[in-house]
Amino acid sequence: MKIKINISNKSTVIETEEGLSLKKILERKEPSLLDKYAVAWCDEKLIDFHTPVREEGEYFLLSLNDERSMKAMWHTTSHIMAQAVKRLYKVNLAIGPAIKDGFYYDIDTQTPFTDEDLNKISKEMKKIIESNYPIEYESITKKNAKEIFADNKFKLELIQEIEDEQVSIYKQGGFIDLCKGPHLLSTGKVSAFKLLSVAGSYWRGDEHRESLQRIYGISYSNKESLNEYLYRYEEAKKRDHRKLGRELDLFNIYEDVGAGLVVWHPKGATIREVIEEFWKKEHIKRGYEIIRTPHIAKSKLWKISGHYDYYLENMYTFKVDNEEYVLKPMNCPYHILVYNSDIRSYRDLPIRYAELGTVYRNERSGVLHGMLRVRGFTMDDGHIFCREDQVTDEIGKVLDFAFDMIKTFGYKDFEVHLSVRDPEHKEDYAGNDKEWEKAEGALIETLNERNIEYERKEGEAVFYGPKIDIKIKDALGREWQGPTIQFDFNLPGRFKMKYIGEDGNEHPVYMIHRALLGSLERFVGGLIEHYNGNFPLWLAPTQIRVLTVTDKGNEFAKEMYEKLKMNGFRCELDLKNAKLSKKIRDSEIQKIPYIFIIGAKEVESETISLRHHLEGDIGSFSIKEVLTHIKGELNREVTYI
RNA sequence: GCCCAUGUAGCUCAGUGGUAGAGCGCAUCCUUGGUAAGGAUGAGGUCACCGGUUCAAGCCCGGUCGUGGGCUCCA
Repeated sequence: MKIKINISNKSTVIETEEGLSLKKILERKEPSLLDKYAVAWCDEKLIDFHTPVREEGEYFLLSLNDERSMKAMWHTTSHIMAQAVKRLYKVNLAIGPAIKDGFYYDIDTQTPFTDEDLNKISKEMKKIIESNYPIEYESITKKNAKEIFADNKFKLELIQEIEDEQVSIYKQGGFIDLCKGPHLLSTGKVSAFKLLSVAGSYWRGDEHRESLQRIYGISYSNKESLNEYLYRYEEAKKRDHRKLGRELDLFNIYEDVGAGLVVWHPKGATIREVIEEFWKKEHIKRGYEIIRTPHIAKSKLWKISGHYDYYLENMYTFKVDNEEYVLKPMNCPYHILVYNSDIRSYRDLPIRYAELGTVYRNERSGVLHGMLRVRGFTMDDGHIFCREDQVTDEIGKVLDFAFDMIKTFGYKDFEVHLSVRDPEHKEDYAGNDKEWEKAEGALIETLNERNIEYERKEGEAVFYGPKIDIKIKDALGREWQGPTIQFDFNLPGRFKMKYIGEDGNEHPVYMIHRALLGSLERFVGGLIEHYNGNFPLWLAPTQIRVLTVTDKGNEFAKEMYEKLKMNGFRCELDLKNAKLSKKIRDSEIQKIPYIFIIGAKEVESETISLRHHLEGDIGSFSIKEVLTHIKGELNREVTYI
């Protein structure tokens, strides 16, 4: 068998027998390579130096500086941690994979781990790393594995589920774990690690099964990378929307109001107000009609829509007289009623309704999180009702709208997911083949037309129709749920929606749900973190603060403040008896975009000394110049289209 | 919902059973200063809530509510 070994983009062909590990192959060729490289990359997959090579192909050797090798680094560190835990405590190990950032291990123990335990475990891990145990791979039979792990019900369960007759184990200094790898060559390769946190978890994520203790950690091949990671971790914490929300006085959640219910303070409400205004204007431009619907409706409505049957546990219900009502968890049934309020002709379609509709859902208490996961939120909801021949065009319009919208808020990177039904279980979905094919075709066509790359997710569709989800990436590269466009083959039937065609007959209506921002709560929460509280001028709750050097500037400052207000700016006046540097600091902490500084010089020459939040002192300008400059910046933001 | 942690002044936090603390913020006064913290004085707390143990509870115990980290990234 011949394989290619690629070292820094130079490929050499090697003749070798099948089933040798890369370690053996490289040892024969050039043993020093085993010091420089840690794992290999082949066919978009990570392959460690232990696993037998059975396929011909090109193997790219990766050093530990390559990001792709981190999975092996983390997995190995997870084993080192497990070994340390086993040495220190009498516990059973469950499962310990590498994850997106680092690793964890789930451990079955009666007593939860404390910070002190983490220190002890860390010390033991250091010993294991210093001992530099070689890591060995072995492929054994399931029967054999069951004997080795006889006293560990978790591993036994995992072995039972493996389809192969052979399973792989990895060993290091007397420690054995059932594992499919990949791993580094020895424990000494891990040179910097940190155990980050302990949390509870369930065996296989199932709340009905054993409750376990999970330890999270991160590791790198050098101290600098670890410090860099920890620095980024701290930075992300600093821009947490809950922290900034308090510091900038944007919103609060009150115990007396209830968990998951956001109260918008004036500054937060201003941001929301600006977004809503922009949102409405854009919708009207694009042919939507804005409607408003009540917060509650009789159970009957939710029985027709089906929510009463499959969504009941998330709904708040209550009685008025003898009638049961529901606090609305969705807006769609109302929109359909509006559609059905008249006989619709093919000429009327498409009909597009939009609503900033506040809905309430009873989320489990443990999942609530700041503004990002709440119980009451305002959806930027919209429904499009159209004919079959309009579907492609409508999807295209929504897609363009969605991208315009999120780009306005400074999001530049996206990932697009197309969720379609599971071809094996077509019977689990509402709608017929023709509808699904038409809808999927329209989604794919519009994505292709725009050269948008997307990931196809088989079986990820909701039961009532296929959808496109746009994931947006923020300034720190974190992913957020963005716009979503979903077909619905369920509700039109339940509500007997139809239109009268050119032929005078009734025809079925295609219904599309779409949300561009998602919910205002989550969207603004995300925006706070994305901008780190440094909102662009058009969104900033306070745009300009006018402040004086001494009280000799008070009168002119008041005059300027009034002038700014008359010109529609959101501004504040600081006449406090404090030093200039102190007032500037106060304003900077509040992340206010512009500061007007007024001292004796300015009063004398009728000018403004202008300071920008992220740039510092800009210089002196006449009032007219300043207003033109700032208005220009506003206009740039709003007229992006 | 479950596991663990946690709740003290508007904010950030100290306080291991014996009279409730600091810094920031706020108010008043002094200071009139030029691009990120001038000084002094003062106000501000039912230590989340309910119950228990104790001569005595912010602290120990139980419950409730809230908050935080997690709860399939699959050997």
